[in-house]
Amino acid sequence: MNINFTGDNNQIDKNSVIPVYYQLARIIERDIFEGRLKPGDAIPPENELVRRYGISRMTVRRAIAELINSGLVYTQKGKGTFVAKPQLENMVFELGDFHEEIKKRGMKPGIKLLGTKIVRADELLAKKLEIPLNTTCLYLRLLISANDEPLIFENKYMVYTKKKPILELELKDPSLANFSNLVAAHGESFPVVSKMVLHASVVTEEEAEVLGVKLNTPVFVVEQTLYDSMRRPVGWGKSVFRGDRFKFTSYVGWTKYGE
Amino acid sequence: MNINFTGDNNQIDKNSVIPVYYQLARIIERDIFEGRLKPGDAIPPENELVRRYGISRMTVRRAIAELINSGLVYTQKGKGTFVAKPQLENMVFELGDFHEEIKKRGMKPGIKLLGTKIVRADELLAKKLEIPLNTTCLYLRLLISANDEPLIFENKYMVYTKKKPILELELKDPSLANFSNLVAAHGESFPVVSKMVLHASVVTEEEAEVLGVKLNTPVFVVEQTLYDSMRRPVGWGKSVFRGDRFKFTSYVGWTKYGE
DNA sequence: TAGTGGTCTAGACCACAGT
DNA sequence: CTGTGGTCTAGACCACTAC
Repeated sequence: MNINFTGDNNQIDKNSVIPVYYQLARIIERDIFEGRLKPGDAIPPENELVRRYGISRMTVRRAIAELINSGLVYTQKGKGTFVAKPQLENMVFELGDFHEEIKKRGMKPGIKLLGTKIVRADELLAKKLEIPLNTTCLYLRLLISANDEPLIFENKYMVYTKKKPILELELKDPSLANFSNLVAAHGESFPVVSKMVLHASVVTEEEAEVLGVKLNTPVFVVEQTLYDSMRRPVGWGKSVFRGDRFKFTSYVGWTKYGE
Repeated sequence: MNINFTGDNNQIDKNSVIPVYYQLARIIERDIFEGRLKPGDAIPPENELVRRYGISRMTVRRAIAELINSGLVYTQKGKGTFVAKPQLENMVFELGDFHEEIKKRGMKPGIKLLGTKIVRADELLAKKLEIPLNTTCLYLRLLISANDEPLIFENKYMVYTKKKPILELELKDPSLANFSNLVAAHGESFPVVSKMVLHASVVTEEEAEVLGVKLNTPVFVVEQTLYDSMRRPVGWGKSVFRGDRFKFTSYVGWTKYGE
């Protein structure tokens, strides 16, 4: 085994403000990214790292724990710690808070309340919210825009609780554009789980009109169901995203850990 | 402070095969899920847990580290450790290995090689792969099906390396349906990063024919670019997923940590 | 000042893998 | 058997927070 394995410049400064475990994790990470350690290779045994850097084993283990956590290495009891293969097979798309996303892009976000209505649950809604037919529900329609261009058309339902009606005024609070916050503000239930289903579709006539796009424009349709801690559905909504304005980008791989 | 805070049945068995840190993490987790600790509440200080359960502080810290890792709690130096709010604002969709996914659903996966061609990079491809115009590239077209129903139509490009031509026979290896494995097998470069972009669209005429669907059928289009360790693009592809057969479902929230 | 979490040490015993 | 990672202890000193 090469004693210069981690490179001559990879020393640990125990007096640094940077934690020792962090320094060690970066050293090993660099060995991997720069090819001195390849997928399947064993990294030096913990006791070897203890000797080499004059640090305690718990500190070494904390460094390795960070690397395990980031997916760079894995351990096998009794055998050693090995460099993982890059895992590229899963892509992950994130859909965040659009109010924030739009602002981040330097645009002016807009939330327009197209209307609220008290409705009675039809078959679909009763099924989605697991409530009896004709249960009184609150129905909201929202239009989200950036620089006055309509982007998302949202239809949201929740069981109606007389105590806290939603006033048009309240929608001025942008945090209520978030369905979860809205449900929490309206009812006494507190959503702790969100289920989302993403479909590819084309606009309906109504959606085309609201969004100001042509018929047959492709759209993403996102169905969101919120559940409380008892796993009861407390809200259901359908959001239509203009396909000509949205795309979801995702990076997977080792580099995301390289920062 | 209530000494029965964690419940009377929440004792730690130090002789159990179950690690102490794991038992403690589950106890605290249960306190959160069952409402004894609510978002924003402080969990007992580390030294209190040390005293209460007669275990060392490092073990307590390991338990807390697990909870931090799962997003259930967060720490504030000098103040304490607090229960986090459920984070529902981001949805995450995963798109995995379809060969596996189809098998998991008890269906018969099929990969059909519609053709390979040596092509010269046009403007789009040159841009995507960051190569000069007219560079020789390998072009593959694949049709992925389940129970003989076409589901995904894939077009993939990579810089042509004479050394390792792709034979039709090789495609029999289902792992090569994975673009990353394919590029690794063909070239000498090793993809370590994958960028994917998800679009909502409608089928083109050609896609409609290959997939056996009507014109204007909504589809998901996934653009994938693979990069090697030097951040050079080594492969680019466009996959068309039938919108009437695919939807992406995602759960976000606390329950995913409750297992 | 007292209490909190953050880091680190120098041991210990264990289970598992390979010889 | 030796060497590996997995768990755990009983201290220590530090920086930050709040009073």
